[in-house]
Amino acid sequence: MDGPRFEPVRAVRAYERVVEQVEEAIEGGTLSPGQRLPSERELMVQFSVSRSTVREALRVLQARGLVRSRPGDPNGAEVLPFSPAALHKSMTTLARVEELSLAELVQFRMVLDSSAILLAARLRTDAQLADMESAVAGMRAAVEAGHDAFGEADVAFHDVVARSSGNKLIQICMDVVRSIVLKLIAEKIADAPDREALMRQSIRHHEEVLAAMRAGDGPLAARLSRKAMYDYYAGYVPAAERSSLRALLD
Amino acid sequence: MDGPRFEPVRAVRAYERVVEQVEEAIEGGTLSPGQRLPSERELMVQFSVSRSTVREALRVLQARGLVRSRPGDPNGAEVLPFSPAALHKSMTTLARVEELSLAELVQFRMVLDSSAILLAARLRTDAQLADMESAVAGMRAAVEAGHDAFGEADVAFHDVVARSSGNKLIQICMDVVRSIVLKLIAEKIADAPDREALMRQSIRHHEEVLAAMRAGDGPLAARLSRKAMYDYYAGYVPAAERSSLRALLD
DNA sequence: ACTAATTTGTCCGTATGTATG
DNA sequence: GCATACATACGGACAAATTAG
Repeated sequence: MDGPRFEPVRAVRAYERVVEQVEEAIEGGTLSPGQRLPSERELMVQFSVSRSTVREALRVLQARGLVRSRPGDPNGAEVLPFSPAALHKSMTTLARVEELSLAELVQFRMVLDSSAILLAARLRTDAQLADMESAVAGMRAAVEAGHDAFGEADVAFHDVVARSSGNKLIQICMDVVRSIVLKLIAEKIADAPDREALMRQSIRHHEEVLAAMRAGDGPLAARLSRKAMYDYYAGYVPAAERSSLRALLD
Repeated sequence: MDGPRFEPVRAVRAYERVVEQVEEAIEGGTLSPGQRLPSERELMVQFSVSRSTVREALRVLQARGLVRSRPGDPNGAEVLPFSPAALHKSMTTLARVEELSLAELVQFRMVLDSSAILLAARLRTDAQLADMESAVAGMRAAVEAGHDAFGEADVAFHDVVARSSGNKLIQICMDVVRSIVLKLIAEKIADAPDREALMRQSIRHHEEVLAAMRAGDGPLAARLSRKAMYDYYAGYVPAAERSSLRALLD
């Protein structure tokens, strides 16, 4: 019959065990953001490992965005609040090494944005709706102030929507993917010939979406948002890949 | 008038400069997966830093999933092909430190899965449709083989769909979020009272989705898939949060 | 199958610049 | 300003692991 199913024992490095313990303490809530880790010298005593091992562990924890250590700080490494920086980093590398096309990224934004809008249209509070209204008002005011200000106002609107969706994961992924897309085509947008017309069209689209959300028509608002994003970005996407974006329109 | 706008010079650590250079080489294609980095001693000469610095840099690169080094390997660290491991890691920490609810994760799956299905229904090739058919056939065959085998067949179906969507980003995010959700409720599913009935219902749902895709009706297939996932997971979600899932149903 | 050479993992000691009280 | 403790970075050392011959 079957004997006991032994698992192969991977040789786990000392620094990994240090990482695991600190990680569990942070994710388990024993260590909260703002709190300090013991100093490196103290850690090498507690874990009974060398200084180098402690330092390699801290480097990994820092790369994962969990702690930050500064030279000379007598308080030891600081436990950081969650930031999407690590997620942002891995998605950016994903985009580069897997050669994600702009079309794929925009498509992903269309999916996330329209989903957030659908959810927000149905779950929003009145206060959140008011925030969206003032965000669109901010976009109208920013047309004169130039393209950078307009971009910020636009981002502010989508942030309110994302928060109103009630889903933090959608919110964070939207933020990450949006920044990647904007970085990819920042120059092209700045060089667009008729920027003001584009801004005014974008405002009209946002107003339509907002009206649908105010009316509680989630599917309509979502459909409009996909169309708006398609119109805004299609020009920057190679013609051959535009059909994959149109597959999301109805 | 304005003088030159000097930016504050952040003190960038030595190991970070090493990380940046290697990272650029990998993401720029100078170093391809399977290739080897020089040995640590060679690297300390090329970068003219100490070995500790080289090692800290390698630890960071390893945490980002770009390289792997094994003790005693005379060939130096290996450049790895992209893997979603780093993305998986940061999403898992996100789920834990931000206390993402199961509802949020399932909601995200509903969004991604139905979007992939919508895209696949419109962009699939005939060969991919055949793969989906055989994947569902595999699910039917796996009912007898127990719940683990059924789970694998189910995953296989959704993988084919994700590939057929033509969007690698959606595909990878689906994979990551699915594994997190499954890990969260693996025990609960295994302990479900009428597992076989659930499996048969799941198969019926998949067949309906597949029929809609075969007919080219993307919106219907997407709607059915959201409903199917809601029915499958709603029981594991606290009642108070189910309404946020229903907000995605029409 | 065994040895030799090289590499990584880990440890220790030391020097230097920095932040805090 | 000063003293202390800290992180950063360097260099040397040894054991365990891997590969080549």
